[in-house]
Amino acid sequence: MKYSQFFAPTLRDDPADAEVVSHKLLLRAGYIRRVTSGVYDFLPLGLRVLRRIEQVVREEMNRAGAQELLMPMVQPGELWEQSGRMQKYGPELLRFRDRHDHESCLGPTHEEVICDLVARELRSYKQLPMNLYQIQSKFRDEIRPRFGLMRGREFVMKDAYSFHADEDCLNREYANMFAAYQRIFTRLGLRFRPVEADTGSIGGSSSHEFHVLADSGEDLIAHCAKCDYAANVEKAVAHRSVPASGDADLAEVSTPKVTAVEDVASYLKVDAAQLVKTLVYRIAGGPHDGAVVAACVRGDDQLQEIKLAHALDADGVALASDAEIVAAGGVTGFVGPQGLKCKVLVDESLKGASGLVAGANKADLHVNGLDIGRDVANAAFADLRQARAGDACPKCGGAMELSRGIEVGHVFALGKRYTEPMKVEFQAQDGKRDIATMGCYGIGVSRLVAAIIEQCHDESGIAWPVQVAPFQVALISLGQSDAVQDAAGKAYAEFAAAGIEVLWDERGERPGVKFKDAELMGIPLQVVIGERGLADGVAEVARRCEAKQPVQLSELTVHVHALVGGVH
RNA sequence: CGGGGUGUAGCGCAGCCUGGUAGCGCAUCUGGUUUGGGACCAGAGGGCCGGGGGUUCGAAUCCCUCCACCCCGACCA
Repeated sequence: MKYSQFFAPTLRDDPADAEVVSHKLLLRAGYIRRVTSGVYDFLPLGLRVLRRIEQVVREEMNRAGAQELLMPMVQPGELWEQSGRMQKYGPELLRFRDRHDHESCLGPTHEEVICDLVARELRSYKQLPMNLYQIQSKFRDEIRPRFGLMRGREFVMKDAYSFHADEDCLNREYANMFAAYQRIFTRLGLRFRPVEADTGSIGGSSSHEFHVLADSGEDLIAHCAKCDYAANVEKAVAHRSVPASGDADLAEVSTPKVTAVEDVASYLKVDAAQLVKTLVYRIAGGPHDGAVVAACVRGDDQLQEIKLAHALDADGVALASDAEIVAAGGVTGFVGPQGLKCKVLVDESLKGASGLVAGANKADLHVNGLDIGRDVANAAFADLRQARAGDACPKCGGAMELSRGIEVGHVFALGKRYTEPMKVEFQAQDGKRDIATMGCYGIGVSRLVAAIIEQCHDESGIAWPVQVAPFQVALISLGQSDAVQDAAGKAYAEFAAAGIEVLWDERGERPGVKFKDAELMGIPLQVVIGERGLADGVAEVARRCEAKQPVQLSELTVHVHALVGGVH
């Protein structure tokens, strides 16, 4: 491709509305443009990278035995009614009615459609197992799209769905996909970590996320410094040491207008860990739908809402209103677990603890000397707190660390969560009808474009690993003389013939401009042809931002081909 | 949805407080000089100042309203 004809509008300044590096660089280097909130054009450069990533994903999925297909973006509402997610999925599911007033939606994921397809065709256990995948645009009407390709509303995803006659077979495929994902992210040149994860709105029994480690990541992951335990904080189990407790009697203390944990701790001169933080929630979905629950953690801990929802077998929880708090017997700002009229869930770190401080359920009063076992009759215990750095690893007792991660892949063992309502049935070996067991496996392909940049960039711009670069070589000709143009033209043709993707910058720009653009775009290899080298019959070759080495023109193509590594 | 902020040329910004009919840098176009790390000179084009309404002789500027975008929050009672 000749630069002068290539549509890659580069910017000298960072656009003001971009925050993270990948977003800034994708805009500046001419990879993407915004169409509307969370929705982007992929310009030729961006599409080239997207296609390269897709290709790696595709090769590894095929190698792992999965088959590619393509499902529609527009989906009928009935399928979502059948799976029970029409109500459950929430406003992220973009719904609309077509001209026949037919309820439809844009696919945020494809469990319903694939189950419908497989259910129609599946008859015998002999057809199983099967693993079908697609690489396709998804639409999720995110509350808050941000950071460019990192969290878009429309994005490209690889989603695979496997079907099995039994649980063992599913577990084997889960391991197979897990291994394929490790290969994919390794091939893409990423530092990543698989972590145990919550199953979220997809549902199912077990699940792992693959996180690219980066400070700009939106997720927090807890991992052990000593062993391989790692989990999203939505799920991570971690133990903390419980401070010594007293055995005082329950007594009220005056705390006028003091409500926040830190304020109460300093006002009463106690450690925040001796406080009980009591949060009142309204439960959504599940057996307690609509009920109110009080959840307690230590004052210096954070409640992890997803854990709370799980403990209640609910879809979600939301903070209760003041009226609901009062109805439960509490006083906003001074809630304590004792004597409440609602269900009370207490974090396990408070089991057996005594000498605690909590709200008195009376205005401007707290209590001290609280012993949950003694004073809270209806308390039930569960793991509710969010893991913190320094906690003990549940596997080996080592110290836990927290890191930020970008979720680029997620594998789920779904079981029969979808196959049952969608009636994915087959005739088993014993002649009886059985319901298929299912797994699903996602990779955020367009998010990977951003995630790779988050790990591969410097002050000059993007630094693509060669296997995903839009071009492997930036051919930079300096000056407009016939000799230079002829030599560059020859090299350009030779590279193309050798299957090397090259962007030839033949513009009349000054050298600095060309070098800067090539580096901003992140092209891994620069080949420079100018009067200076030509006098000695050489071109200069350099990896991005490294020193240039002379190479004889006659050996140039072979030399460059070796450096590029025959990736394509 | 709550809070904060921003909308002025393709990009980055000034002007707004204190109304008088729009400016700077980069980019773009023309001509010339340049050509090994974001050149220089001369000239030029490009803006219903986010939309609508109002106040005023007069609005980018003041008021109302809508829209868009960005950030934080939507667990700490």
